[in-house]
Amino acid sequence: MASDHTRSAILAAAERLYADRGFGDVTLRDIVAEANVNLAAVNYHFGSKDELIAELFVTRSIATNRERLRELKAAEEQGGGHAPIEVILRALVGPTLRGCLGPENQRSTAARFMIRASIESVPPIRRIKNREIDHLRKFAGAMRRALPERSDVDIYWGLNFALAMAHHTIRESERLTKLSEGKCDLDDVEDVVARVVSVATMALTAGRAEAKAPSRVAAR
Amino acid sequence: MASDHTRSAILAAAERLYADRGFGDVTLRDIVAEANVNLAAVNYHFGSKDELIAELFVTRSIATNRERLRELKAAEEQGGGHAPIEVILRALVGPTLRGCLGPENQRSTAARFMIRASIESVPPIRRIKNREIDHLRKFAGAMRRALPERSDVDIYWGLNFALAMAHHTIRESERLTKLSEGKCDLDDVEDVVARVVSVATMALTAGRAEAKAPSRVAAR
DNA sequence: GATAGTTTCATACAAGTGTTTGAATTGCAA
DNA sequence: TTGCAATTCAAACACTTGTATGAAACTATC
Repeated sequence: MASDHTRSAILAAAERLYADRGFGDVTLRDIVAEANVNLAAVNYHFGSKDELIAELFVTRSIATNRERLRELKAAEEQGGGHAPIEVILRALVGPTLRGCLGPENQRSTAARFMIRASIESVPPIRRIKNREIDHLRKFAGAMRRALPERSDVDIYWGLNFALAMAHHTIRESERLTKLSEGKCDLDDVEDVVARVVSVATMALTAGRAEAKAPSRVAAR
Repeated sequence: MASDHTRSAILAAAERLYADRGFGDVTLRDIVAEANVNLAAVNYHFGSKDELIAELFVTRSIATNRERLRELKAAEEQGGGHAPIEVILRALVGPTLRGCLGPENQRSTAARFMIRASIESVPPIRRIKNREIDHLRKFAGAMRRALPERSDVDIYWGLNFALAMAHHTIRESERLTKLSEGKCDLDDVEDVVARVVSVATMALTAGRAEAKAPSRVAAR
């Protein structure tokens, strides 16, 4: 009780290592070495490795969700219950993109950790992850209010595509840089956010009903 | 030489297990049990576990790429060197989506294995994966020919977003189904393909130059 | 049908994993 | 200071992993 020092040192070290190298090849011994504590400390303070991961994930999860909802609520209240779809989408993908891209020294360990968690799906996290659905539903609600004429199906697809573009861009940022020979500047985070939001907005607002099906191609 | 039976039994079993459960928690003993062969057979026939994975990936990789390029080339030749952008995108994301979604019994182990490989990034695969960039460049080339007025940056972003939507939809298909309470039908593969292609096309063809930036929001 | 080469098999090995243990150390209250 | 609980520590444990070994079984050639 006196000193949580060891406890939080472990949390910090674990988050950093997991964010950098993924859950797959980070061992307890790596963590305690990084944190400069004894091997047994993890089990003493957290019970098990899985519980450490779970605590890390839960903490970060509610923090991230709170941040996104704060942006969302602020926007909606400002508009009297209706926020423009672009602003909603920006609240959805902005925080994560900003935390994972941009100049190296500005990237947030938390955001990078959450991306890892969303990719690797290790057992202790998989068990908790269901709550994220409730969280996403709130965004779906806001999007529906912003686009009342749009069908639910389209809303969910738009939400899915927005997250898709954001997460994939983060995960494959290296490849995109290499592929484009540096022409795609992933350090210009606001440009990335604008592109993702723009395309997602188009996906959600384009052509009434099912102008979705483009000419003869989709009919094939 | 006489009987590759063991060899190919291992390959098939490994591919199936990796596709289903990922590289993380499939052990050599799982594989040999599934293949009904002796534990030592893997090292005898492939040298090591990593070489088994690598062979699996290389084989599937060139097969997939060939398939996509076949679709692409066919479309381009038919149009005399110029294929419509929708057709190009369809050749890019169609095979993978078709192989990973749809009725359970129609899904292809190969496609699902490749998705795993693109997600989990295990060492033996990471070493080879660079070739994929060359492959994507061919698609970028075709896209540039289809949209000559478009900047390279936009082309690469469009390519990135197309892959993003396809891969993310596959990876998170379960969550999307649950989130939408079944309203998004992931078994209707051709609808999924049409949606992805449609949005990617909009991303690539929308408003000249930077109509990209929607109203005041992007400027913020 | 004997023999040489290939393939299979049961088993053992070395290394790495998370976890447990019990003694040593620390920090704080009486 | 004394005493007691909380914490740290080195060491060992039980288990799983990929790999190696050497004998057995098989296959095809002469």
